[in-house]
Amino acid sequence: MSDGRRIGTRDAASRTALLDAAERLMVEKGYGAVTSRKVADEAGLKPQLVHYYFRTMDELFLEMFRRRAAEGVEQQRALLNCPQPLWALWQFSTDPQIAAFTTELLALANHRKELRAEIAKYSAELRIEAQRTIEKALTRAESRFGEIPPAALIVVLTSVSRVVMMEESLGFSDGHRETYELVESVLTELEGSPRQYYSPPVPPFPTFGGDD
Amino acid sequence: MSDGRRIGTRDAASRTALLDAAERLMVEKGYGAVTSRKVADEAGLKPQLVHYYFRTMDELFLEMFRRRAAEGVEQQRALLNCPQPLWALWQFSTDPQIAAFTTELLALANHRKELRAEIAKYSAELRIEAQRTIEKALTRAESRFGEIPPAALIVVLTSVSRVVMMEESLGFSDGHRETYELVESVLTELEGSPRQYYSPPVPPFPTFGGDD
DNA sequence: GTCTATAATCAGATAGAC
DNA sequence: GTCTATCTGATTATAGAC
Repeated sequence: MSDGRRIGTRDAASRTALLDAAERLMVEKGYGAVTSRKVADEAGLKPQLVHYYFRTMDELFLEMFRRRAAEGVEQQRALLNCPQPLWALWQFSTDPQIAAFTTELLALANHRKELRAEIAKYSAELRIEAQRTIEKALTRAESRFGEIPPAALIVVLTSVSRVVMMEESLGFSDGHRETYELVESVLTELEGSPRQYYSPPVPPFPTFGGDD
Repeated sequence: MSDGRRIGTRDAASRTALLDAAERLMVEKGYGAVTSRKVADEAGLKPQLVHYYFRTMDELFLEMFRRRAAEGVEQQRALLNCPQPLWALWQFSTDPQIAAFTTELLALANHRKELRAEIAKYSAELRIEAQRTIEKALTRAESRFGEIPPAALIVVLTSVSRVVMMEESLGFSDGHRETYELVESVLTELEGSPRQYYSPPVPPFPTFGGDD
């Protein structure tokens, strides 16, 4: 507001192209490669356009996250609305590109206050919605694990799946098979055998490796 | 070797000072802030010295990791050599600075092949040693969790503690209390109540905030 | 909405003196 | 072992023309 510079509209095609390009660079080369020049280059546009649509690079990072976060909330909501929400949660996000994107964002968040707050808000929203669903689902289940609080179950499920995913993208998988078996035996006790594969409705990075 | 440039000895005081400085920058400002000039500045030395001790910035990152990795293996070994190795493992590394350091390294590893291989090697070493210890410890235990494979137990324990730690440094702790209670009730069944606090023998980042 | 031009900094890396 | 000097190129960001 105190800055007199003009700023582009949110729905401009170039703005979207720049965000897409920034995401690709982030996943493939890391946040260090997300510079105004490289982003513009990747989008086939001039570097100055980056500063027309985003006041600073920080603003670009924030917008990049917000766009995906909004999608992520919708995806989880759709996914949890099924007969076996625990299985759905467990099978959610096994995409290595999401792992890389998340890792980069978390690293960025370590030293960017606004982004950190945004990620915290988003994580809380996901967790609370998941918890509400699982609470209802678990009251029906009776097993040796029956007394596990839904909140803890969600933390454990999402932690394990995230770390396993990260380790696999490192090329390291010791203990993963045993872990899958353990988690899946617990899920089977709580929800029965999985009756379908609960993949997310829309792949989050649909264009990667596709149209260039 | 094909490079004719001289290179400093590994035990030079300045080399250590540069690695220390690089670590501090990495934790406080992220890997993007680890540039030759900033590292030298933080160490109170001239930028050119960075290139005297490390051929490239990549080599500096690798050395930074290797130094801490060697320490980490020693620490875990000391920690596991106790009557309650599962409790020790669970209480290990709750330092937020380690979380930040690890996050940055993982992000870097996404697009640096050599570092990625090094981290994978290190993670495998930690996990295999932990597994060997836990296997012995678990044969003594009998409980409703008695049939949990040690390999899976380690993956779950370390995953949960890492993610919880990362989330807390984001300022986000939904479900953490319930998770602690769950994990600790399982550990109590397997190893009994914790009879001491198993802190690591040496704090990994001893100089931070202390001597500047 | 997109461009040219440009300011001001900062980056990694190397040669050679002391 | 540390320094000065320097090359070469990239970076964020702004002003103003079209």
